[in-house]
Amino acid sequence: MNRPPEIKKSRTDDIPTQVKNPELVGRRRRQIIDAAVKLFIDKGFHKTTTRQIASRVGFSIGSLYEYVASKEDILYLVCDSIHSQVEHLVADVMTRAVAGRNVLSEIIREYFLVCDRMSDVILLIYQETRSLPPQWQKRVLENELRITGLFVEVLAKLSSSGELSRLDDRDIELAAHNISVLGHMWTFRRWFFSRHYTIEEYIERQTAFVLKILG
Amino acid sequence: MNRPPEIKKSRTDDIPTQVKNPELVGRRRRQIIDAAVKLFIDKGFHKTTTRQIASRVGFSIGSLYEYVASKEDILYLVCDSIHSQVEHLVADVMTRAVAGRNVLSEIIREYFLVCDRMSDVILLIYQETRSLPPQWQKRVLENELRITGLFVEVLAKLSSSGELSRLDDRDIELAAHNISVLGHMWTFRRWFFSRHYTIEEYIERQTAFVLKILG
DNA sequence: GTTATATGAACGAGCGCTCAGTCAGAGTAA
DNA sequence: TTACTCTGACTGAGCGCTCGTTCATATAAC
Repeated sequence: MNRPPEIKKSRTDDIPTQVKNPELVGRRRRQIIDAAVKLFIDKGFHKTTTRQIASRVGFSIGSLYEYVASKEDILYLVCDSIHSQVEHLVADVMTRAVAGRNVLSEIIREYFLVCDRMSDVILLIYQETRSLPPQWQKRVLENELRITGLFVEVLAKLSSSGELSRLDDRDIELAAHNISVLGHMWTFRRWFFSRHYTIEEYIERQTAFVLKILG
Repeated sequence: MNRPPEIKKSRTDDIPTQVKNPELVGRRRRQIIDAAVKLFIDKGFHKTTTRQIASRVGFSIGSLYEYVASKEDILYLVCDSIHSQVEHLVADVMTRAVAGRNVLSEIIREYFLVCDRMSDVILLIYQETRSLPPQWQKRVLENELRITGLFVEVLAKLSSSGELSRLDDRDIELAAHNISVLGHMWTFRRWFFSRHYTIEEYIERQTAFVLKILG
């Protein structure tokens, strides 16, 4: 039986709260995250005020601080939520793709589409991770690494089963990073690509490149 | 006769100053840039104060504002200076490499070494470009594009002279972006790569990948 | 009545930027 | 040489304001 991919539980429990009811905490934090994401994308973390977040959620500044201890907490919640979304989407894509023909192309395709849909938030992570306190920065980077790890697993499986040319572990690891980052590249060079390429053309050409390397 | 690569002149003249002596303005701005780069790398743009920049340069806050009109001006000066350094280094590498054997490998190698040496400032640009006013953001992105353009030129030349497999223009353009960004990847995933790879191993393996695509 | 949650005025540290004033040195006249 | 003027780079206290955060109080739930 295949071990299912390990999706980590959110570690948001570490953030202290004044409120006793855990279900309420979860619900309110979800609201806070949703409001904050929009504002952070729009104006960036530093130019967004806690008051703006509170008012967008629809409650007072005081209440906001019942659910988080600092503005940085909110940024962490946001980053964590984004990574957990991406991770779930990618893991999903992979379990579905393992059935089909041309597994790798399909995974790349779906992954790049995820990047396209989520480009705003992926950009956000690139830009604001450094505003986090160090120990949370570390966690965000671990999240990133775990997503790349999903690609490593797939490539390793395909390589050892002979569906791709056999590469050593380090080439596989590096190729996995490359695929991750080429997805991100679509988002952080969007100002260029979106004017000159469709996402479909981008996928097609990049997939051809990757298959030349791994096929 | 080969048209030399166009290196653009810094557009820093657009930034207003109170000071009459242009040579002095140049010199002082150089000092400001040097001080600011260090602080921005250390603490980020928003957490660096204008007073800290002034005191690091060794003059007063008032004098700082004789040479720039705003804190954002300083960020632009910094970004512009970084890009112009990178561009000159890359252009240099290219004119030297065109003589040798294995032109592409050599260019990639030297470019990645430049990225390695300048990783702090490359990271800075990824993180802080968005803090610039829109019209300067645009310029910084143009700078980025011009550097990628240097790779496009080389690849096009090599492709049309038969030293690489013939690719259409769009594949060449995309490959050029990929090379640029794989250099950057070494910097923005430094937290991972520097623990697991030497820059030499990184260069070697990535070059092999690129040659599989283009060779 | 007691506990849990929500409110928003108040706080005060810290910020970018200004501007009235200083002063070294170049220019000029005797 | 001396005495005076003028220029312009430099100074830094302080202005006006914003922001993250707190806490006394109100409201709601049971």
